[in-house]
Order: sequence, then structure tokens, then C-alpha cells
Amino acid sequence: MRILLIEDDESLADGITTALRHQGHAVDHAGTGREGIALALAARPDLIILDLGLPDQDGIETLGVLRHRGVDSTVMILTARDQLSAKVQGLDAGADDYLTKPFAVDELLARLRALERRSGASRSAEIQVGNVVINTASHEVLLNGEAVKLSRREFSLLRALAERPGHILSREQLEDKLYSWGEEVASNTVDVHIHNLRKKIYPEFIQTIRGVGYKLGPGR
Amino acid sequence: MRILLIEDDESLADGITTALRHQGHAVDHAGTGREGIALALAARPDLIILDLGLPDQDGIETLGVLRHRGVDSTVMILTARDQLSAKVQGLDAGADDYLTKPFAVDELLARLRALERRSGASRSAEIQVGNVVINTASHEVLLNGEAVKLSRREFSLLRALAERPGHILSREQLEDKLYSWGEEVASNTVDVHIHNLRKKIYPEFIQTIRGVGYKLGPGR
DNA sequence: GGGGAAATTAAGGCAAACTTAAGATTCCGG
DNA sequence: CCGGAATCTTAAGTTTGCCTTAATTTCCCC
Repeated sequence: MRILLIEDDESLADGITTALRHQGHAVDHAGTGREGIALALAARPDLIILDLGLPDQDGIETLGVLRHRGVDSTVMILTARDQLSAKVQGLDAGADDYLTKPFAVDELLARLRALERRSGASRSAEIQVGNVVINTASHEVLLNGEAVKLSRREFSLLRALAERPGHILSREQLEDKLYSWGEEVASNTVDVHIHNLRKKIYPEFIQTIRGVGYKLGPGR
Repeated sequence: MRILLIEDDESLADGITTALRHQGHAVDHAGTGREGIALALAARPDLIILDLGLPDQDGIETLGVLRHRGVDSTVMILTARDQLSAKVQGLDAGADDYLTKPFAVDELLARLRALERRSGASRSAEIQVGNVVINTASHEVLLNGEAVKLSRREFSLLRALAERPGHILSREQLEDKLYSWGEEVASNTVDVHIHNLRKKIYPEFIQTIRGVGYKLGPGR
């Protein structure tokens, strides 16, 4: 998943970024509302995490601008515990969820998974496609009940495809989900990971649409 | 919206019920998990508010049973502030959101609006012409329910014609749809692809208007 | 029956995708 | 903080499938 973090506190931002990357997400970071808007328009993230206590402009205002410009990404706002009215405003201004500071990173991650699901197909942390079960919380993948060991990138790739089984994702779209701004790849990395995934699962599970991209197929 | 509240604390339940009804929602109330499951199956609510601290059975378990029985309503769970692991479990078990107790009723209402807004959209990417179904998302084409394997150009051609069934498109117009500027083609390519399409589907599906172009015909 | 339009056919060429392996990088335990 | 293991990226070589071309045949309308 591609995530944009708009947060001025450097150390907090670093912590969140690291945790998210560890989960296999592509993370872009903006330190101000203005910068955040620019990045949101350029990178088209799946999710935006927005701190309401920004220095250059009000967080709510930033959110308003984003929605006005047609950014329809899911938005989670971060706010201080006692700012109830701000939370309510935020939700009504187009945020999808909020988290009160301070929070545990595990909680943030769990919330993200919930949000991810709300817009996607599956209702629980498990996505099933054919005889393959993908657990987005534990990062476990089962093929006919047996565990398959995947690396981080392999898992991210599989998750991206599994969010909408049957839907085709181009190489470019897949790269966008895996790599943040500034760490783009310039090779056939995606091809290679797809190849390795096919070896670990089974070849027909991931189908190639020549000239278009890849999609998950039906069970064998 | 039809809402099911599963909450054992009578006075809290009364307060929430009143507030929700005030907003124009239909509210059912269950005091136990067992009762909640029965009501969920009977009433098919749009939203379920589930307290994790239930007397007769664990709230997480209740949620599991609901999802297992195919209840796909949006679920918001209520939990005590310090029960982090419970929240995380709940979200991963298929809840869409949670709220920590104690909370202000305004906050609950704002959350509901956010949830409501999210569950809209998603239009189908399918075009149907006669007994042929064209799925633009998966590039799948079904003839009487059976998959027909098309190449990229064949698919583009078919989609172009299917966008306006019955309308006549000239070769030139079709070429414009298939080829971007700078890669024009100088032969009877379109004819050839049309021919191959007819072989894969059935000849009468694509009709020739002599001297003008092609159009999609009615089912066989 | 004649001429132009459309259909048919087959083959060569080319770009997309696959495979492999080596070098770079990251991760993790001590 | 270091060294080995796992993983990731790059790039080159190979394979594959498709697209285009063009020559030939069939069809339709005047």
C-alpha cells in the first residue's frame, strides 16, 4: 500500500515510517500541510495519515483542500486526546478515522488494516483467493493449509494483487505500491518477484495479461 | 439506517439507543451475544455496534460467529480504553472500527457518518451485449458464461465496439482507439483482428456495413 | 460479369515476459 | 559493532506470443 504521512514531529514521523515500511508499505513523508498536499497530488497514495497539529496551516484546512482537489484517498487523522471537537470536525470534513496521541504503533497498524479492508473486498484480516489464504495481520500465507514462506517484497506484491482478485494491476501500479518516492527501481524487479512467487505458490495463481499487467487467477 | 446494538449495560444502551433514534435510525437492542447473533441474522442490520465486555460470551467470539454466518454488516466495537490487545484482535477479526469507553455520543455519531460515507460507490466494470459479457477490469470476456481468451488488440477492439452497441465505427475510428499517436498502422490490421474475433466469438456478432465500418449485432 | 471491398491465410519480425545468476544491500544475532 | 545469511536489484540471454504485413480468395453490388 502507498501511504503518505503528514507529520511535523521528526522523531515520531521516523518511527511511524519505519514501522510502516517494515510492513511492506511504501511511505512518503511530508513535514508541512503544503508539502503534504503537493505529495498527495503527485503520488496518489492509498492512505493519508494527517497530524492535526501542523505548523504552517491547520490540519482540518489541509484536509479540506485535499478533498476539494479531488484526492479521495482514505484519511486517518492524528490528534491530541482532549481535542474532541477537533476530532468530530475532522471526521465531518472527510476523514475516515482518527487516532488519539499518544498511541502504540501496533494500534496504528491494526487501524490501518481495518481501514484497508473497509475499502477492499475482504471483511476480516484474511483474504482468501482460491486455495490460498493471506493473513494481512500476521503476514502468513497458506496454500492448502500449509504455510508458504514469503519475503517482505513478495508478500507486499501478493497483498496488492489479492486486494482485488481478478483485477489487473500494471507493473507501474505495483511498483507504486511497493516503493516510496526516492526509492524507485529501474529494472524488472517486479517481474522477478512475480516469478519467485509463482515458484513458491504455483504458476497459474498469478496470471499475466500481456501488455497490461498481472492479476490473481482462480484456484488450480 | 438499521442498527443493532449489542450491549449489556442497560443505562448506556438506553442512552445510545435514544441518541441514534433521534438521528432517524432504526435501532434494535440485544443484551447478550447470543441474542445479538439471533437478531443480526433476523434483522440484517446495516451496522452493528458490539460491546466487547459481554457477560455470556466473549465479544470477539460473537464477532467471529457473525462473520462466519455471513453477516457482512459494518461492525463498530466498543472497548475499554486500556484493552489495546482486545482492540487489535477485534479489528483483525473483522470489525470496521472501534470506540473506547467512555466516549461522547457526539463522537459516536460522527464516526457513524464517516463509516456511512465509506460504504458507497463501487460501480461495475462490465459491459453486456447479447450473450457476451465484457469485463474491462479483468479483461475477461464471457460467451454464454464461458471464458473466451482474447489478445490485447482483440480486446481493445471489442471494447471499443461494445461501448456503443449498434453504433457503426469506421476502420479509421477503430484504429484511433487501438493505436496511440505515432504508431499508426498501414495495412488491414483491423480486418484481421475482426476476423479473429469472429472466429473466437461467433461471426454474426460483429456485422460489416460495407463501405462504412463495423458494429456489434444482436445475440445469435 | 466486372470491379472494388472485405475475408482469409500464413509467415516473419519484434517486443513483452521469463529465467537465471551475480553483485549489492539489508537484516539479525552475537 | 561486526559478520554471515537472507533478500533485493540489476542485467543479460532466452523464450514466447502476438501483431502486422501482404498476397490471395471470396463476396457484393452495380
